[in-house]
Amino acid sequence: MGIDGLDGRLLELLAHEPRIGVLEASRRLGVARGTAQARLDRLKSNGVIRGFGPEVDPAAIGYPVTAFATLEIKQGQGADVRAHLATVPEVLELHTTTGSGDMLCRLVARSNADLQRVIDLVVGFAGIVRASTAIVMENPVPLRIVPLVRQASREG
Amino acid sequence: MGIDGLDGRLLELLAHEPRIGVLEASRRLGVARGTAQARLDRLKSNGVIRGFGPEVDPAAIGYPVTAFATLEIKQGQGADVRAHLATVPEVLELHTTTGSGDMLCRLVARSNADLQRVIDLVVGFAGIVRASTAIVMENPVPLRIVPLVRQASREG
DNA sequence: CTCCCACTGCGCAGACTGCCTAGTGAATAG
DNA sequence: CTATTCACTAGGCAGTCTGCGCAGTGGGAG
Repeated sequence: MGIDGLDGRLLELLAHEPRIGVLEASRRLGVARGTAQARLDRLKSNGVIRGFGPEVDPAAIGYPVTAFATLEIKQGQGADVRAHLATVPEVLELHTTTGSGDMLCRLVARSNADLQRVIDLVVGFAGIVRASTAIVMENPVPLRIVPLVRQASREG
Repeated sequence: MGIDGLDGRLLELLAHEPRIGVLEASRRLGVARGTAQARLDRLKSNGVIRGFGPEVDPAAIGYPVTAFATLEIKQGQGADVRAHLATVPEVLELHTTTGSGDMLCRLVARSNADLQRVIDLVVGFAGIVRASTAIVMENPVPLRIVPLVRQASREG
């Protein structure tokens, strides 16, 4: 169920040069085209590769402010709150976590002032007891997977 | 600097069917191929589209546990801590946030037990004063961008 | 020893990409 | 009012890649 060295190198290659084709990838990896194709197909059907969606930078479309909000939810209101948050476009991501029935969500906004509007939108809902927000200043490590892939392929 | 309706529809299309080609996209959008190509090129050089990296599911490569850790940093140790965390493969993402010199990072681990090892790795570093961790149980809203794109293209 | 599987190396038809040209309509500047 | 600019349409061309299939090879498992 893990990934081997070849899978790892293929993933790294795709992460670094996403628009590369199967043929070019096979050349870089030093294997036959069929092999690269088979590996790629397997990674996709395995669920290792979820997809190749475009990575859109929220800042570039007018939402330069990112924040994380920790929400405390009233007992039994979880489903309602999830449904509510799913309707807010500025909520990019939502997790339920351990702890006192908490949720953690990632928000974006057009400005610090606009963030207030977004937060009001988010917490202006019956099931939410309390919210604490942390505004992101810097992002020293952007979302990455290559180091993990490398480790996984070494160990697996 | 924003995106218009056509950009928005193109982004949605790409998000939904990432491996679609320019030609097919132009057909679906009802525009000429050159137009679709020009829009796509512009979105890329604008920085709106950062890339088309494969989305790898950590769970599928043996890291099914996700957690968020809030770190409190000793004054002046920020740079060292960032450098330290950047070397840990299980740290998928790191943000510095407002508040008491805090950082927020996303971690993955092979199991709940393994998470202890990862946390020790992360916090076993001089500059970190305190860490509080929340284990993710569910992910009702996975990272998404389409709703925001739709809103941005309506307003822009 | 035999079977099975992954990999290699090859070829084919179809489709797509990058690049170019010419013409149109709308908005803008003079 | 006219000239210019810009985005878009529509088409063409050469080169390349993809999806697919086929035969052959080598190593591991039963």
